[in-house]
Amino acid sequence: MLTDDLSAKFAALADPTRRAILARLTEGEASVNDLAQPFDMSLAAVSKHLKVLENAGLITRGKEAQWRPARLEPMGLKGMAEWLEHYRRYWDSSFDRLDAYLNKIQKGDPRGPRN
Amino acid sequence: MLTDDLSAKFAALADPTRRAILARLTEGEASVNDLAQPFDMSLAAVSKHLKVLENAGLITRGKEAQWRPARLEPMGLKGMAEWLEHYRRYWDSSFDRLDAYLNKIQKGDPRGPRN
DNA sequence: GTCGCTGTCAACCGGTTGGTTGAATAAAGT
DNA sequence: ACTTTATTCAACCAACCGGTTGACAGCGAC
Repeated sequence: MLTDDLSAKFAALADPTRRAILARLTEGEASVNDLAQPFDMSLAAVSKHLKVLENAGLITRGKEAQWRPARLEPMGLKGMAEWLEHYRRYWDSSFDRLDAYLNKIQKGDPRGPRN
Repeated sequence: MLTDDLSAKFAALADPTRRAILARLTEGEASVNDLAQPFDMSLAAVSKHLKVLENAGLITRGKEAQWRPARLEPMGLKGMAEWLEHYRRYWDSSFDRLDAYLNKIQKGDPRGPRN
């Protein structure tokens, strides 16, 4: 198992099926059958995908009768967003300007991203 | 091979070694030997990691004499950042306020993230 | 209770990944 | 020319991943 939280999240998103499931869940919680409907794959396969997303902390699952609805975990993506933010200067020109300003008025922050 | 660009990027980042390499490259370009130095693994293994990062479009590689320095590809992470941005409302309370405002003054954008 | 629906579990399979080692390539130094 | 330095290639290996199938468990309805 990937014990590293960030690795688990990135790995979970490195699959189009799982990203599609997340996208679907932005519309609200859904059962395994609902989520499986667009895909040409077995229910068991979708169930496995949901387990990966759950272990990565990206979704949570409930229990209603025989249904196990999945829903987005609101904070699930925050850690990745924060990791990415450290690199914003490398693609976002508006960040460059802010960065230059901050470096001008105070000592620059030499801290690199933690892994 | 993962032909899907976003999948390749997420998969490339789902490894602490590769994230550490990226972090190191924010300090400037580096040779394979430089990059391998912190790790208890062979040069060939690091070379493979660099190939994964290169195929994902996260780094580029040069050629100076017998060195093949790696450097960050500035736009490499942009696509992921844009993908993540669609989910910002789910963790960022300040986005909630903006979102509420936008929904108030105009029809909400029902477009989900593309995978 | 038993039927039907929903979902998970376990075993299996082929392909990929992350590492190793040893040989090969390429350029620079002597 | 030979040696050293930097890096890659090829073959191999164990572990993991994404899928399958078949059995089974939970719950509601009849």
